[in-house]
Parts: sequence; structure tokens; C-alpha cells
Amino acid sequence: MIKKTRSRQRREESLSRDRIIAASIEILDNSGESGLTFRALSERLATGAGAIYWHIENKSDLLTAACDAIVARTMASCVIGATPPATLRALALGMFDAIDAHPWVGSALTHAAGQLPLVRIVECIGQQVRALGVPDNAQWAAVSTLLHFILGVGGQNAANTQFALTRGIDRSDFLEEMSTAWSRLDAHDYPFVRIVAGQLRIHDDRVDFLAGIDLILGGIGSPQVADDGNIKRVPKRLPRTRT
Amino acid sequence: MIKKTRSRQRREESLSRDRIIAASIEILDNSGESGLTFRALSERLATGAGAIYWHIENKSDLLTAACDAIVARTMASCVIGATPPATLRALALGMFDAIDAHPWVGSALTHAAGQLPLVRIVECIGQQVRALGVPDNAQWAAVSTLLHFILGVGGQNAANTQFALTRGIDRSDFLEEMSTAWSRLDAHDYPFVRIVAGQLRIHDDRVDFLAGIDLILGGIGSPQVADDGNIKRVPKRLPRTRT
DNA sequence: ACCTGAACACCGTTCAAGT
DNA sequence: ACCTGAACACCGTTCAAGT
Repeated sequence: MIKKTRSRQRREESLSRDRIIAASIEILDNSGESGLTFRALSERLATGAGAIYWHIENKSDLLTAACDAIVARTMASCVIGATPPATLRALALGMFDAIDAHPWVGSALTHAAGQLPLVRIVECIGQQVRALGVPDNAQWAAVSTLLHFILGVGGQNAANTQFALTRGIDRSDFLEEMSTAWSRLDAHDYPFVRIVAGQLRIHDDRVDFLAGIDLILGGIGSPQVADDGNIKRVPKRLPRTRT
Repeated sequence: MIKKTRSRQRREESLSRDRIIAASIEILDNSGESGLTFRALSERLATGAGAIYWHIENKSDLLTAACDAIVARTMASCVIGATPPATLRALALGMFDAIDAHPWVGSALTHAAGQLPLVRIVECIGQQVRALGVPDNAQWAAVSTLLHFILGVGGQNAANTQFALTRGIDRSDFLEEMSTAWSRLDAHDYPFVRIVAGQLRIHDDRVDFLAGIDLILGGIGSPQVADDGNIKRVPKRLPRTRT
């Protein structure tokens, strides 16, 4: 999918898919998702808006490609843990930090269903889950749980920073506001949220994230317990088919 | 936030926030996210585009409100499990099915940072986690992990159905395509993804989802194990502060 | 107080025309 | 083969004007 022409001329001025993606990443980092428009992009690249369409399919393609560039980097730098659980933690933290640095990646991943960036992450997680010694028929459940948790956190973090950026305030200021809003909720209807609101003010997302990863890793290592306290097996056969 | 005027006149024709939200939900269900425009909405409501702005703040507000209507229903119908784990499963499955029926809810939740729909879910999960007997200082980690996993799955499911809808194909056809695409990947670079591609074809998202929930519930019930096999405690203090 | 609808600024995408 | 840039269809939002 990503084909690099090694023998490419080093003309700094010529347009190319890679240059377009690099410029897109800069814009996305500086101005957020709403900042990336074909007009802004073509201006930065000193070209016409239509020229970009010669190299990329459409905006969705562009976003996925930019996202993939970040994910590829992140995956490459994360395969150096001592043990499988350590590597999985490093991998997860790597994605967390990547989305923290590039919030738009969080939402891009949510819109890149089954595309290359997801495949990269699945592959990396999968290899470690195998190395962990998880039996074949339980591997996908483990991988998919880790993946979706990472994507869930990433999506929320992306939304938080994006929302804060839109309102022109700092991300931590936004979380502060959210915390006070939560603590003002009706005590009868939202007892738990009120309690947790105070903790939110002093918490670190990163620590919570790692705790979640460890929770899941712990679950992967333990047998699953059903309501009645008995060991439970997840049914292999489909209990019902949806359309 | 949602204030209902009990003594509201039963004039079927008059515009109101509730009617706008109901119409929005219909449009979103029928035509997907891209179908909801102020023009389509005002046409269905037989009014001017600007009239809608008298009742709602903007499109983001509208989307969150529509999402909240679905979430509120779902939470209300899910608090009837026998035991805390059973209730948590029912709650999670309820959200899964709600997003399955209304894919746009999945992405709306990702864009409703700290808003009412999220609060509802957090409260419901939180109460059950408390009932589960999880110690105070570990409750948020458990709740946040369950929440983000649910949001992660929801976001991906939403993206899958949305993507399939855009290309005019069935959701299962899309998963089929994805599976074959994955199985054609380079065997050296993507060994795990290739293996798992075959399983993807015959799997049921719903079963995988439940397996993930059970994995997390299992982790909540077990002590966490670090790389070296020792019991690990998640640090309470922030190891580093991010901006 | 509530609604109308034309107008505004902006967007992704296309395409005839250039080199 | 690659680029230009005007044009198109469409969007969310505003606002003077109506009732």
C-alpha cells in the first residue's frame, strides 16, 4: 500500500504523496482536525487544490494515510520490551502518547475501519499475545479487548483535547471544568459520578490507562468467572446471527 | 439539562426541542450521520432552517442530545440484573445493541466528551462496580476500563456500518471484504493478522464483545501481575505531569 | 416569544485547460 | 504525467424581517 520510490529525484519542490502527508500532519498538529482543509493544504504546498487529488483519493484517504504514518512510527519503536507483558504495556503506552501528541490520530483511528493503521496495531498486539502463551481460540478475544480499550481511550482523549482547543482553553482547564460540572450533579441521580468527580481533578489519564491495560492483562491470565462464581466459557458458536 | 415541560400543550405542529431531537433520530437511523443536515431536518419538520436554532445551540448540541436520548433509554432498561456482574453484562450488551441499532450513537459518544450521555453510562457502571465490592481507590480504574472498552467497540462498530453504508454494501459483506483483504497481506510482515483473518469471517462481534467484558471483569476480580510475576500496584502518585 | 428564509463564509470535489 | 484554478453543489450558521 505504501510504495516508496527509492530512486526518487530529490527535487524538494515536486509534489508527492509523502510530501502531502507530511504537510497534512503539520497542519493537523498545529490547527487540529478542523484546520486541515484542501485550501489550507494547497496553500502550504504552494499548489492548486486539484493537484492534491492526483496523489490522493480523497480527504478520508488523506486522514488515514497521515494516521498511518504516526502509527507506523509508533509500532516500530515499541517492539523492544523485555517480556511480552512489558512489551504490551510499552506498545499501549506508545499509542497513548502518540495520540496525546497528535490528538487527531485518535479520531482518525475510529474512522479507519479495517484499514492499514488498525492492521499494524492488531499485528503488534497479536504477536505479543501469542508470545504470552494464550491458547489459539482465546487470542482474538484478548487482542480485540486490548485494541478496543486502546481505541476507546484514544478516542476520548482526542475528543477532550479537541473540545478544549475549540473553546480556546487548556486541556487541563477543560478537565477541571468537567470535574466541577460533575460534582454539581444531582446527588440522588448521580451518586457515583459526584464521588468520582473529585478524583478526576487530581488524576492522571496515563496512570488510569496503564491500570486499565493491567486489568485486562490480569483478566487474560485468569479464568473467567460467571455470575454464580463458576468458571465460565465464552460460547464458541454464535448464539444468534445479526445482520 | 433536560427539562420537560409537563404542562406542554399537545399541539402536534409546534416546534420543540423534543420534536427536533425525535426527527433527528429518525433521519440519523435512516440516512446515517451524513444524512442529518439542517436542510433535511427543517424540511422534515416543515419549518425554516433558522427556526431550529431557537431550540438548539448548534449541530454538535443536537447530535449529543439525540445520542443522549438513546443512551437514557438504554440505561433505564438495563438496571435489572440479578447480580452486579450480570447487570454489568446486561448494561454493556445493551449499549452494544443500541449502537448496533443506531450506529451514529457510537461516534456521537466519541464526540460528547464529558457530556450527559457519558455521565449516565459512568453512573450506571459505577454503581455496579461499587456493588461488586471493588475497593474505593480501584473503582475508577475499573469503571474507566469498562467504559473505554465499550466506547472503543462502539466506535469501531459505528465506523464499520458507516463505511459499509457509504459504499452501498451490507455490513457483513464489508467484514467479508476486510477478511479477504487481511488474508492477502504479506505473510512475513503480518503473520498474526493473516491467521486471524479466517476467524474474522465466521466470528460474531457480539460474542467477542462479551468475551472482552468478561476478560475485564475477570481482571477486576484478580490481583494484577507485573512482568516479573510479582503483584503489581498501580502508582497513586503521578509519575509525570503532562500538559 | 417564536419563526422565516435569504445571505454569508466555507467546504470537498470535479474538470476543462494548460505544461 | 502532472498541475492549475475556476466552478459546482453543499454545508452550518446568522440575522434582519416578519408574526
